[in-house]
Amino acid sequence: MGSPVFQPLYQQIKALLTKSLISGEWAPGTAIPSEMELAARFGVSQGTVRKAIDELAAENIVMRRQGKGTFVATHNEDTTKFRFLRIFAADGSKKLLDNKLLSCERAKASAAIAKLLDIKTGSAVIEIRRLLLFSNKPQILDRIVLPLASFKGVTAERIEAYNGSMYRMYETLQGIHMVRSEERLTAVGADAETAAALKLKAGTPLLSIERVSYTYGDKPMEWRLGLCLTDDHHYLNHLD
Amino acid sequence: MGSPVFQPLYQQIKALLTKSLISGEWAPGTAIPSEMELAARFGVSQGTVRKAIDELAAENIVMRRQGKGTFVATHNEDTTKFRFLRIFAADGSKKLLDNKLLSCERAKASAAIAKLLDIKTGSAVIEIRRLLLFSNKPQILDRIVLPLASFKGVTAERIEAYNGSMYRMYETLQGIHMVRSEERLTAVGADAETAAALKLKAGTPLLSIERVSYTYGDKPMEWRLGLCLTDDHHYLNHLD
DNA sequence: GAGTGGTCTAGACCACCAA
DNA sequence: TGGTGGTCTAGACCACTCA
Repeated sequence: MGSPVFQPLYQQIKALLTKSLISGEWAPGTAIPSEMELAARFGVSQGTVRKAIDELAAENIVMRRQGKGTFVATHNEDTTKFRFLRIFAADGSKKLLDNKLLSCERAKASAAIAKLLDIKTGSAVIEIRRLLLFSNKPQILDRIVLPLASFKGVTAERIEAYNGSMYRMYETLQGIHMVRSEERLTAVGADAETAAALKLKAGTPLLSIERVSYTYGDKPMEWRLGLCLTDDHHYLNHLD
Repeated sequence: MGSPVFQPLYQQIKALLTKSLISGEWAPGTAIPSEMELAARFGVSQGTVRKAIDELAAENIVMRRQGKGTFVATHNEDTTKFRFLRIFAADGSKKLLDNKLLSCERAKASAAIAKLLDIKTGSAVIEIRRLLLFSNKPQILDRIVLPLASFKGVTAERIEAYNGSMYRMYETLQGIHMVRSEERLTAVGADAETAAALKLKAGTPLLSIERVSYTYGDKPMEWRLGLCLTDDHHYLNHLD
């Protein structure tokens, strides 16, 4: 009766490690203590720590490098720079050629976006609009909304400086690392404004990609809407 | 120099297990031998077998059930029936209401599809067209192409009998289990034929979902094209 | 209670990296 | 050469299922 819900030791270790990540004890890109050290700190065997880290590695929260150590995942690397990008050219390649900032302004959160970001309706937010170009042709119109409270350092100049690598910028400037995202895809017709920005006729079918990104502890931190022309590109997804 | 490429024991065990799955030694839905038995068979420790099975379980090729055993994954279960379905209603639910078969005919593979299915252009294939309805309204127009050589038993009557659960049918009738899929999404405008089938105006934006599904050993076995109305539904994807 | 997967440990040894 | 993660083993014990 009322069994106190069994929780494996390694899950508790995993929770402790996650807590340290949330607290910022180990910054993205830096090494966490060795398995032996952690085992000693928590008073468990190395194998138990290992299993906890295994799960964090499987979730891409942490990255193991044999012979070197275990590192907090970061978007500040060529290999992980486009981790969340699922848009590929018809030939399968994955290169963004250019990126043009349209605006970066303060605004108030709409009810819908506030709910998704877990903030109050009308809260101050930063709203960014940009154009992504692939072969010198505009392909994606992006609208990005960030809670101002957590992203005070975001300015047009800095976005330009980071050349549109938003997640790198969040990490470096705000110390906020995005762990995972949820995307909702639909097909829509381009409205007049979008059509003008992308230089196409109103009503042209576009892939609409709505994304919410989460940092440690499943805290939503960014909302995005991408309107994407799919003449030469597609969204690739692996199911298993 | 010329190191012979180190391969862990558990990877070799995993390969042996996969071979048994390909050969059909263990059918989908049935239990594979216990970890102890496998350890004895392969002459390794139980922990090594365990690690091999861990990877197969992570890939959804096999399913562990504590206290019962390890089972070959199947689409013949309520929990796994819609494993590859990423279409959700606006409220987040996931129920297909109905499914209407339009046609099921023999045809010859086009060059593009033949390449994806790894068969010769012009090979005999089965081509299925169907309509998926959600709230009594047609939402998805599906076109499915199967290599005839492997799917001789597929007929319109049987598709009806399985009520459109194609992967269940492939498993039961053909003994073919789909392990993973790749999907390519774009936005398109409805052509005249599609518009008629879905009862909407030509040019209406639709989500185009092209899917190739693979069985054991990464062998492509099914090609699909779904044209999906996204007024009340969306494609949900988790990135991490 | 017997059998299965799940956890945890302790220790040995291997592969990889940096200095 | 020493430290890190990676593999492998052997054995103990726990949680779950079913007869």
